[in-house]
Amino acid sequence: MFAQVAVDIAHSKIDRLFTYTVPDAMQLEPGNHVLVPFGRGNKLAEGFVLMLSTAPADPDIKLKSVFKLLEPYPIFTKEQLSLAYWMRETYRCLLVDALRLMIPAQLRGGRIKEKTQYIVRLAEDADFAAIHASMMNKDGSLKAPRQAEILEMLQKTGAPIAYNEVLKFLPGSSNALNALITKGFIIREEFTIFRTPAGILKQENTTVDLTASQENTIGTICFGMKTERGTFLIHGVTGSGKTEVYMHCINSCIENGQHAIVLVPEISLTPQTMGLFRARFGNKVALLHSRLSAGERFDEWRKIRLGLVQVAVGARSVVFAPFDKLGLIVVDEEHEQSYQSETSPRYHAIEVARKRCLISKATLILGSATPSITSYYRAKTGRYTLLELPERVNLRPMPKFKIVDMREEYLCGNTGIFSNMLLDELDACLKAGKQAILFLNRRGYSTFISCRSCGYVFQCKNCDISMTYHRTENRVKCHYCGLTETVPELCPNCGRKFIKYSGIGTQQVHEQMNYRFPKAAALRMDFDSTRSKDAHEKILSAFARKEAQVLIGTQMVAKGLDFPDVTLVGVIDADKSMYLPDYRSAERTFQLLTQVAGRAGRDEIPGVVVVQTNSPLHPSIRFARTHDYKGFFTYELAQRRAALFPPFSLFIRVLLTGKEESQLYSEALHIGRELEKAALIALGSGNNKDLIYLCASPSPIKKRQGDYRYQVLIKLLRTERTAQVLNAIYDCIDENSKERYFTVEINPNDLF
DNA sequence: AGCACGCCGACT
DNA sequence: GTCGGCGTGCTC
Repeated sequence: MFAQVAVDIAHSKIDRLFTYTVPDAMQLEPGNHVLVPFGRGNKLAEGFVLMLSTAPADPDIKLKSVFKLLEPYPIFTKEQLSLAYWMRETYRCLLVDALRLMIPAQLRGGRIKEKTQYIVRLAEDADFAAIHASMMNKDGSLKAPRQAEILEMLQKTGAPIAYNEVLKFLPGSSNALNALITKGFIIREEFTIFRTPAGILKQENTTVDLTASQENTIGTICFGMKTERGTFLIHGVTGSGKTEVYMHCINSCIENGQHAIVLVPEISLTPQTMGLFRARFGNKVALLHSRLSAGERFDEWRKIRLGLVQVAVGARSVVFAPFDKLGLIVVDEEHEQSYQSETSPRYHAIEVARKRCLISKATLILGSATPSITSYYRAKTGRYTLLELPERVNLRPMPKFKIVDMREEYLCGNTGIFSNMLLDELDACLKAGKQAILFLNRRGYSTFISCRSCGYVFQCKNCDISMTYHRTENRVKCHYCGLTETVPELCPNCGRKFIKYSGIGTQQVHEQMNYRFPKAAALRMDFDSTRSKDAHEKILSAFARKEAQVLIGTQMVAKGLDFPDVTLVGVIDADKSMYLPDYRSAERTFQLLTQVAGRAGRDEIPGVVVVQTNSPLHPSIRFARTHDYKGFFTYELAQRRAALFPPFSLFIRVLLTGKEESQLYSEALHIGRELEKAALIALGSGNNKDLIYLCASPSPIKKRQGDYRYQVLIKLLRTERTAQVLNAIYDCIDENSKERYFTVEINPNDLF
């Protein structure tokens, strides 16, 4: 018997299968984790058995033998192996890079694998008469009282007890216990235990009445799960009860004897969400969130692999959960950019989910209040089945938008960061005893500081961006590399004492809030205030207990939160995300406004959203104010079509980094021309209009962490030739990457 | 990625 | 004559 093994060393020259002979005594199957001799010194390396054969691929090569089987069960399912091959092709990554995504880190490198505990139990053949006799003195008194106590405890319990537990209840009894074990009256056994992650809020498992659209949606999907098993896109407004729909579909999937995966953005993997799933599915669910220890993560993975749970909930990487009877994948908030990996392999979880569902004949559900333009376009063109939840549960109205033109506000003499409209609404909200959320896209105090005299702006010396002032520490920070510096008294350029703070950050909003409304308590939630371990959870639960009336924050407060007493949402500066150098900035702004607005009015009192902007007529604001997703979609799709942006094209970015700026630029120009040439050849004559080469240029933040960054941008129209052109582009990169390392990104999340 | 083999310079 | 520099090439 011969095994084809992928050796677990990440290097392009080893990115192939090696054949080993299988010792007669060893039983292997695809997916097994093994130790093999590798290299001249016969050093042992870990590897993964991908195939077994009865004949070697090449009879001329002398083969070594598999040294050891590491895990008694295959650590990969057959479907996962197919998926890994597909990922290698699709993302041009190493096979082991794809495989590594599917197993917990604990499993590799020969580290401890499972936590074991000793248990003690009475021997089956325990002869109580003999036991008692052995403990008696000749005069009938008890010789070994501790032993008797232990026996009594085990008899009463009638079940095995952890060794440690016995010692805890009967301190100092270890000698007695060991004596009983030696005599054979008590058996000590090793027992693997699962570390149960703690810290999940208890939630009531409430059953709710479904709306008619929820019923319809569930019905359609459940029918689909038994028939064509396609992809469903649920477009449900904020507060329409999408989670309830998912849960019903998951239930139906489990009842069918199949397994389900639920993807949520990391940011909404809050104790609130986890509690909800725990309450509904109990010990049928594995919850994989970033706060798990390596050991807990491994245990959760093993519960899935061994079929001890039927549902897995987690962020992006849970799409690889090793279920072998996959029936359903749910992607909540499917528009979220966190589903795309920022590191190699740069996979997109939705794309992987679609592939997994095809392999396993499973159903895919995508859900969002603001579907991505691409997903909605696919639904409109028939690749997905579109399902709508157009109204909120209990017929709650959608929040009312009030748009404030900050230019007018300024002309009227209000130079503060709060408009009069927002102040009035805040006042009314607080007087009514309700809560408010203030959203701002920038942490810190002010976005930059400059010299009033000579115009000098404090910039990070490693990065090409201005430093943000943080008043609490009285320091400036770079939000890209983390560098902090003290603010000098005098301008380092002209030596005068004129420092000006401009731009608003969350700290400043907090300060202004305290000044304007001294009686109201405000909490700040951003990257800086959620650094410590449970800070995130503490802030949210304090707000939930109404210890504060106002929650000020960045992205973190914009999504997924459900506080019934929040009736007001204030967007301090809606323009921040509007003019970024990114083809998706309008889409992002619309999504942000809609999502943050959705935090208001989730209970009986209708919500109000105050949006402060300098561009009140911007389409993102216009369509968000009227809750007109379809209007926005139609507008934005036309823009994309006119400019040939996704979904009509692939937007390809090749990034080069280095210390020498001029050399980098000429290298960027060179690779740009090479790529254009290679792509045009692959396209074939007469198709050159399908490719738009946007020239080599510095990245919008041209220096980061001390490295200069240049980029080559290419738009490639989606045609039947797209895949082969993309391959030609990758080949060209490979040929040119002897000296220089290139990062290739397809439809990157941002260009910074 | 490692690790051995290999073919040139400064030492006993 | 040998020890050791790290360039080159292979790993079932």
